[in-house]
Amino acid sequence: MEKATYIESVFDLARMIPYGRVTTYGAMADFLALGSARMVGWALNQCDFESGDVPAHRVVNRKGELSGRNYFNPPGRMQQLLEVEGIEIKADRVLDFDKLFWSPMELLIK
DNA sequence: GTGATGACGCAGT
DNA sequence: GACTGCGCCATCA
Repeated sequence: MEKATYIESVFDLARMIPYGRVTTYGAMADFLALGSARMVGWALNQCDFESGDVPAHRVVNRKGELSGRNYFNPPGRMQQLLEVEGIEIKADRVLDFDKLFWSPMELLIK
């Protein structure tokens, strides 16, 4: 272990996602300069979101779909967590995704 | 060492 | 506007 790879960077960035907001794999990949959104998805797959350290449920794909909900335990937990934060989910998609979308670049602005 | 896979994204058709 | 194919980089078999 102790790889200290980009995985930690992805986790750290995921923790920075504001409450009630969501971001995309591509945005995180671009901000972390991973080179591909797949890396973000793969990295989050290693996440221990059940510990509450990594709110992976706030990370969705470019369409705002909960593409990774099936990887949660149980499936649907992702949607439930988002609804608790005031984010409405319909057909595994984030409503008002355009307004709820949060870009890591806002960290630089602030 | 090679091939296949993956919580994606984009260009081309 | 929807579908298909390719690229991205790292891990697993």
